[in-house]
Amino acid sequence: MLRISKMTDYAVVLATHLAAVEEPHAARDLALQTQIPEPTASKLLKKLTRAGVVVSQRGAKGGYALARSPEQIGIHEVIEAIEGPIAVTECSDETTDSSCEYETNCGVRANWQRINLAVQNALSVITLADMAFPGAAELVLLARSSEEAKQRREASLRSSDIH
Amino acid sequence: MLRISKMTDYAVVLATHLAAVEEPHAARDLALQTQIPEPTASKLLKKLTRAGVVVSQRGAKGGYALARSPEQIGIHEVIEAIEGPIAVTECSDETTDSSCEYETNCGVRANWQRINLAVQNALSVITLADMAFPGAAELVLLARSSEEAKQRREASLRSSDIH
DNA sequence: TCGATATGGGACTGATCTAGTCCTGTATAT
DNA sequence: ATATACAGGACTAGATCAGTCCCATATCGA
Repeated sequence: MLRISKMTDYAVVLATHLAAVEEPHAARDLALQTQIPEPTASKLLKKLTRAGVVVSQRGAKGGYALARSPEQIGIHEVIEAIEGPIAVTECSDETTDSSCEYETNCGVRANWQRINLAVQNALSVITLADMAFPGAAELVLLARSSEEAKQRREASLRSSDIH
Repeated sequence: MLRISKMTDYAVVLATHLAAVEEPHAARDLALQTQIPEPTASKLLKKLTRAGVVVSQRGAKGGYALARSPEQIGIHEVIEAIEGPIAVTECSDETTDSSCEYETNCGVRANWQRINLAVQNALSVITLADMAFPGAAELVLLARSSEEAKQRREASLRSSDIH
């Protein structure tokens, strides 16, 4: 289902919430406000911190806030913070040097890279600002390019004959 | 890691292989040619058949072939055949009527739909023909829009002040 | 300086999902 | 009739995920 994990889902909710409140909050508060179990929220916020998506303040009166303004944080940053580098398949993961054992038969290797790029791009276009304060512009853009793709396939359908 | 399963990876290899050979082949042959374990390949081909990506011929001299020409099969069809509907999160999955229990706090619900759409679109642009016989046109297109997204974020970075 | 508050990091566990195998039934060509 | 090949689903070991808990460290305020 190409599904991202529940954890990542939570992380996006947390990040989006932080984008909306614009103030530092303790993990405990954020957990309450987003209805995410506290230890889990805490764990996620730590990861987001290490990834540079949010900044933390220790000690009494401490808490978390976004590291940058919401417009400057792509949704892929949040996803990568939790799940590691976005790689659709093993062999398209550039960080692990696991040269595919099917190399010779894996003519699709280069193409996975392409798919990867497409997904990554689709995700990086959307920022936390878009999530927190949705506008319509982007949606139109996406809908249009989706329509184009559809037409492209249908055109190729018409131009050929199938039994 | 937003990783699709190994099974789906295999399925794409199988489908791409079928696109290249252009002839019906038995599951056993396809397994050998792609180096995928036979029972696994067989299982995947069955799923691809049920999804209408490939057609099957039973009995002696039977086998599998693509249901349509490679240009008419988007890569998302193969993915969906194996993993079910592409849905990034639970609550963006339109098929399950699981109304999100965090509904009230889940202001991001509509936005996941957007992310979903973006990913789905990114995948549907790529066809089996692109996988089997790669051209350059599409890659350029993707690289360009990726660049745009980057510039967009950087522009917003410059235009604002962070502590 | 002390104590309360909050994050940092990681160990641990039960539940779920995935990969892979195997078996029985059905259709088809020779 | 028989060999071949797909259809469908049951089953299992292993990996991954979600979630909790504990202790160390940093900071604010009295």
